[in-house]
Amino acid sequence: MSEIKKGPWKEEEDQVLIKHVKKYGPRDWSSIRSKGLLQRTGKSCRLRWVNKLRPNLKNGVKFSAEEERTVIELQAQFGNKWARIATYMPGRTDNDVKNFWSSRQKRLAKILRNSVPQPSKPQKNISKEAPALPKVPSLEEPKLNSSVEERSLVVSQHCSSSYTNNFDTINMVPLSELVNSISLPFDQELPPLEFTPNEKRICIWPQFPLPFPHIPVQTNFGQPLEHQELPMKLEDNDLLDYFGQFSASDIGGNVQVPLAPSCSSGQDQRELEYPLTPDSFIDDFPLDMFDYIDPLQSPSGW
DNA sequence: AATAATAACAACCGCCGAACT
DNA sequence: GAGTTCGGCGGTTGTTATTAT
Repeated sequence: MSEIKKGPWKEEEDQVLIKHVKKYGPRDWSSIRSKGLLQRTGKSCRLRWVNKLRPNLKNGVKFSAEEERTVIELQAQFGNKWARIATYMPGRTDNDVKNFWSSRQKRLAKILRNSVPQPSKPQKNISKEAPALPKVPSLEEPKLNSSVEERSLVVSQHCSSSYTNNFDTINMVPLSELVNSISLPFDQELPPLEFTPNEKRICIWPQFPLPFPHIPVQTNFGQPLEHQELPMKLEDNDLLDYFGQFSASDIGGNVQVPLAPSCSSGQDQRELEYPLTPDSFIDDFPLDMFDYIDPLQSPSGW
């Protein structure tokens, strides 16, 4: 048997594959190799067809704002069931959705990482010098060509007007307790998706007993975004990264993390511009929001 | 302009379940 | 019923393109 070919597909190979599918339909992938048409495995052929050659694919087309929101909502509802999510998104493959989500998660992880101090590597110029002035938000209008930014306008305004009220004190919760309260209601059934993305909807925002570490934030609009309860999954790498900032002894000990009070208390239903899911809430902040985060105190200063 | 960092994309790998022998 | 093959899925890695420094 000839050696199996791997790596990028050539145009000629694509043509052979397309020809085969035209003749026999998208099946019998293994026969392509057994017939000597291609030196690719059946799996590889199938993948190539499904992800690149299939008709009506949106190859090279960036995810639109609506697609992005659909992914966010569906991921919250189904989890990492990319194939299932892709069935709701014409022209997109599970691989597309998966890659899109992965890039997005990396981006968010980076944002979060940059927003908390690294105890092992003390930040330069923090302690001795005068505190750095917060970055002056640009006076330019926020660019609205990006979906995230576009949506963040609504969310930020909503947050700054609604959520900064009545939160004058900051709860202090032992980190160990926080870690122990791992049972997040992430299995909680989310409202069924409705594909009427442009209309305003009421969403039931599930309660999240786990508050997010307090991160003072300033938005482009000059309004502090404080005391946000940023829901997150404990199994989420972002959060693990966050806790990775502390040693195990810290977690078992009395280290305290400044936390926002739970804004879910006493109010379960919120009327929002569009449904916020556990992930989508933080996801919907503007990408540059974290540029204005004041660094947290180092653990020793708590 | 050169380099580094990051994002986006393409493809492979391993696992699993269904179908087949 | 056991073993094998195939196809589907999700995770991961490698490559290329783009952006930032």
